[in-house]
Amino acid sequence: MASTTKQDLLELGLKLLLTHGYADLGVATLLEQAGVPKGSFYHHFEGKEDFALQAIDLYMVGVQGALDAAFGDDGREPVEQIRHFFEMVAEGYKGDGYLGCLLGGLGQELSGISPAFRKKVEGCFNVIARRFEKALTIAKARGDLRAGVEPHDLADLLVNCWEGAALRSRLRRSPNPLNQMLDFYFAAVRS
Amino acid sequence: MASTTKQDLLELGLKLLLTHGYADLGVATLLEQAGVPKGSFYHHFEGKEDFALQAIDLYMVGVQGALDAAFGDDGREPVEQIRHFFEMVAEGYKGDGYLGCLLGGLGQELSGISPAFRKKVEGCFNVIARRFEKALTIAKARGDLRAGVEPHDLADLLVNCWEGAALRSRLRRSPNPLNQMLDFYFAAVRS
DNA sequence: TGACAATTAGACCAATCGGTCTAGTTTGCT
DNA sequence: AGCAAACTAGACCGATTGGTCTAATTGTCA
Repeated sequence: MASTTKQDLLELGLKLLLTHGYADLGVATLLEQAGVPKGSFYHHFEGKEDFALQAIDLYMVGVQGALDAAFGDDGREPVEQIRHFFEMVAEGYKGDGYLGCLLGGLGQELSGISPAFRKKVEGCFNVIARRFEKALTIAKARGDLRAGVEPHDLADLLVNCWEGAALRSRLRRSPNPLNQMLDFYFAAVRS
Repeated sequence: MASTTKQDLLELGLKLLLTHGYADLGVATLLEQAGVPKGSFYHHFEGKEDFALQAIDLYMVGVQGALDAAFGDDGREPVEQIRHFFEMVAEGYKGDGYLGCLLGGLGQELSGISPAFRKKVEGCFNVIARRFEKALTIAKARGDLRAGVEPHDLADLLVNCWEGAALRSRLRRSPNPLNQMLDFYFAAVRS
């Protein structure tokens, strides 16, 4: 049985990174709250950066789960699948107290300093956007979309605007920016 | 004549905060690059937080300038005034090497930690959004806008989506997310 | 010029940072 | 059982952090 210590640290790290961000979260604080000694931390992780990058990986496991759940549901039209995905994500935000998205948070804080984080976060956004693109391409073929829209750009746009709405949601501790963004987007996109 | 030292520090701080963010920018680093001794810093500012908050104020002076320039130009229709504003802002981003928006950066990093920053940044976004709202209200009265859109929500939406595009622009070091967002927004809004 | 305030100058400080190191403990395999 | 690897435990470390303090300098107005 693999040690649960590492997983515990990552799961706690997910929460702490969301509120504190990277720089403000001290390794000592993390370990104190986890009840784990320092030796364990540096046994499981190369260092703080490695830890945060693996926390992002864990965050993406959750995102992938939501993506699979949303796009595996054949009872919905493609556009509705996308909307459903965001509703699940928004539900998660609610559980955190509307602190926004970890990818957006770490991306903003660290993309000016660390190429590793910059590439990591950009890669994650790209994974998500490409999944949207797939659904949007199907939707377009079905005639669900307004003429002249490019699924590729439209998918990136969706991710970007969502992140902006998530930031505002974090500032206001409110879901309104999220819902308003989705309403606007889908009204503009649908045929 | 008021000391130029304080202004110098704030202007340099603007640049450094944009790339480094708050936590990663040491006071010592700032002072070293500015060629200013520590005594001066703590004479002009209460501390690091006060300094960063004043840097945001200086940032907003620039934003207000762009707002005034855009909306003072009577040769353009209201919707075009808004677009023009963002083109000026995007030009500024270009000069920085596409590092995004300072408000978005500090908002993300600090809104989970410091209520002072959270309120400050939210206040700045609100100032900008309300200016947009004014223009959108005029545009609506002129019949430039699609039916059923609310200038108030539409203005906030614009700010939020722009910030999301700015983050992606920072990750990619590219203006594309910014332009794509504007194209989409104005196509969806105009009648 | 004299005097007082504004500013500069930088040595200094306690606290905290991420990270290392060695010693002990537990685990799993043979 | 016996042994090696995985893991825990926490004292310890140099570097850096934001911030303080006193002294010297500069500017300003009477």
